[in-house]
Amino acid sequence: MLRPSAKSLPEHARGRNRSLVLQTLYRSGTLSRADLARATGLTRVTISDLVADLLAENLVVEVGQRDESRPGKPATMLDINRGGFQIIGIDLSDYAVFRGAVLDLDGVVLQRAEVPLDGAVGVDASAKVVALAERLVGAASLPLLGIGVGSPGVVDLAGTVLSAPNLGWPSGGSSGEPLQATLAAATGLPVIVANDANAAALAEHSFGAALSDMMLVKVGHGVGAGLIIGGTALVGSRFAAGEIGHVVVGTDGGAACACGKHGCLETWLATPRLDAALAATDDGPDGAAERTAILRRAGERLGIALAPVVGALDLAEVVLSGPVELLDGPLAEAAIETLRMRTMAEFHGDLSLRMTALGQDIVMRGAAAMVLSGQLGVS
Amino acid sequence: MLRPSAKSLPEHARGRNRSLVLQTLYRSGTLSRADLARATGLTRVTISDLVADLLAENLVVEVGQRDESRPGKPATMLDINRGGFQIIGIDLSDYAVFRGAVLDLDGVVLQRAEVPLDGAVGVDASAKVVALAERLVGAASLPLLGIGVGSPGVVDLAGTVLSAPNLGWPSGGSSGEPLQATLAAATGLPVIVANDANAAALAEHSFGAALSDMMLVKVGHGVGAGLIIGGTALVGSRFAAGEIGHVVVGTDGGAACACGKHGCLETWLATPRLDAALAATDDGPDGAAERTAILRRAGERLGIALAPVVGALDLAEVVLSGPVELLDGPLAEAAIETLRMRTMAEFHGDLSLRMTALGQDIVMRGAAAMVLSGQLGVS
DNA sequence: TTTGTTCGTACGGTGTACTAACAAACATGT
DNA sequence: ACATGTTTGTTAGTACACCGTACGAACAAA
Repeated sequence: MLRPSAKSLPEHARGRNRSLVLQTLYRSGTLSRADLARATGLTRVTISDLVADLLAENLVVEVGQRDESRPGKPATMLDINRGGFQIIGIDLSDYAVFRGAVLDLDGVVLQRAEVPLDGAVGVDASAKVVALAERLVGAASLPLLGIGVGSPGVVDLAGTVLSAPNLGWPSGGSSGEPLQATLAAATGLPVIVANDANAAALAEHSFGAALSDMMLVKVGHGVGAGLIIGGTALVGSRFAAGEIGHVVVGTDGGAACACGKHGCLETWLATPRLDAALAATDDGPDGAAERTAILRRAGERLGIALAPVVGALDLAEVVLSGPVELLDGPLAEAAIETLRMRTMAEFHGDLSLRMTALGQDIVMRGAAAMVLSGQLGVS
Repeated sequence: MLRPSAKSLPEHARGRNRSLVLQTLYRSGTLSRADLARATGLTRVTISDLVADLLAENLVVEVGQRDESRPGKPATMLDINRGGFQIIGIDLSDYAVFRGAVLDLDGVVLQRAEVPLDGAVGVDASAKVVALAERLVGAASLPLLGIGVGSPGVVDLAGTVLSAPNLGWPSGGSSGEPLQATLAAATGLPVIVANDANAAALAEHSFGAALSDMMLVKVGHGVGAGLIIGGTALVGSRFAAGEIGHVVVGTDGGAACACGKHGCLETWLATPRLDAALAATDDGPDGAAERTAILRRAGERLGIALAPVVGALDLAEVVLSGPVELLDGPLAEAAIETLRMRTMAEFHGDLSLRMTALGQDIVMRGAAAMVLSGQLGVS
């Protein structure tokens, strides 16, 4: 049963058209009003009206006349005010440090900052996040559009972390760590908090070359995933979509996991386990072959775990994020081979699996993309 | 990258509010205009205006004054014109017969019809569908809202069957069997064609007790699934969402499948395989234990295949559809046990798996729900 | 210079939903 | 019996969003 959905007012339509203009400008770079009218299907009159609003809010600027020489009155070109705002993105997914950055509207990192975690949990961890955010707010050289945070664990739509064991959240027996509310109160800025893997998936979708049905698998101390379905992030019935780290893989046992089960995806794929297994090999050519075998086995397990998901969701693309030296090679090759072998070639023949091109900054940039989407409607 | 999304006009808002009124009325039964205003958040004035349109179209009727005695002017009650229209639902998922029915707006089957398939494929199969539809159109006693069809295979959003090997579609080297266009041309009615398992999932969501994040697994000659995410059906990047029948399950081999692989979900779960395995047991108590073991093994495989999907999508509910005597018992029990053992209890503890209560008519009723949703916006 | 094109804006009209106000019809308290 | 208060559905007027038309400005090409 659906809950009674919301009524729809004309002003909502206005808001969507406003976002449509911003989004078109964001993607295409500079356009004239007439260009926008052609691109959106709205009339020049309506575009002029919307653009007037956006100019007044300083979100859009006029950038002179069109260079190219054409018949008719020369067009005055518009663009998103790219030099007018900045965004703060924060990545809490590393087990040792909180990373953050000031980014521009195109998701380019302008200035970095980080705070060592030093084993802080609960309220201490929250305090470190707030301190990092405030430092970054001070470091910004332009008005800020907002703060985006990618946190490990389960995060609800209000930006409350419901469960992040490694960070000791929620702390003190509360039902959730209200990170979004805390940061908003501390900085007075719009704040969006979401799961780290979901943020990464959004980054890949916004700044990478990702299609609109995609899964991003983030491998680190744990293993998580973010899903983009039809261009929007999947949240799940309990905000736990993408939590595949503790799904058991295969029917042949496996190592014991911290969660109490055996053969979880994390026991095959998490970086500490992989590093330990690789370190136990020797230096000679035999060792090299063994290391390749270890990585291939991990990739196979990933393929085994993903096959039902790829089949059920009819995904076109799987993207990996994490240590390149571990993932990008035998592991990724074995994963895509396994995936192809275990799904229906007829449907998923053009399935692709690749590393992200966004590197270490993917969560921060995804956090920035969330702000962009939340404040401007650009996605 | 998103393609440029569509502009949003005030009349679209109007359409949504119109659907909102219909939907509220559809779910709650009879309501007054003032009740509708309270339920939707729109004003009485706007509701009156919308209702006037719907009365003129005969989609809504006034059904006298409120029985209950209250202060104030007595309310004139409204309802969807349940006695004013009928729907045709057609189920092509059985390997031997095409089934169809005339249904009322509540999805109740009023009159049935079926056509033996007799091995027809390609254009012959299409002709049988058209004949069945025309017979049902003649059998309807009220104006028809439209025709819904649940077909096996991959069906695109235009109702063209891209691939249904058992029915020989697409026929004659064409790229797809345009079933929706063919039926619309033959009957002059609105037609919606979709995948059978997706239709079943929609039925469970509309007429059953399903939550808004759900997976329906349909077991028959093949195995397919339909997914409801956030209240809407998932289609997939190639319209092949839910095609899990040929995903390999487990890491210990398995029987050979018609698709060329080994250990596909269908080899464990499809009814012909199960029936054959069960028939090979003897009649005594040893045979009964063996039959239970066979069913449990099948259930375990289902659980193994679904665990990554349930984990990745954070599903709250899995529903089974198919032969009750096979599914509802050891198989379902083993499936939910396996599912719980292989996913994170913390997140998915309240995961449930159950048989559908809609029985054999589930696809036809889902097809009717598609028409209801397409024509009235009721979902 | 003339012609045709393109751009951006001004004006008026239509559609949507809102607030305010009101008459009708009822229950209830005195 | 009668006044009072409540609820319903409608009318009238307003605000907003978008559209079509029309127009002046600015340019290229002939």
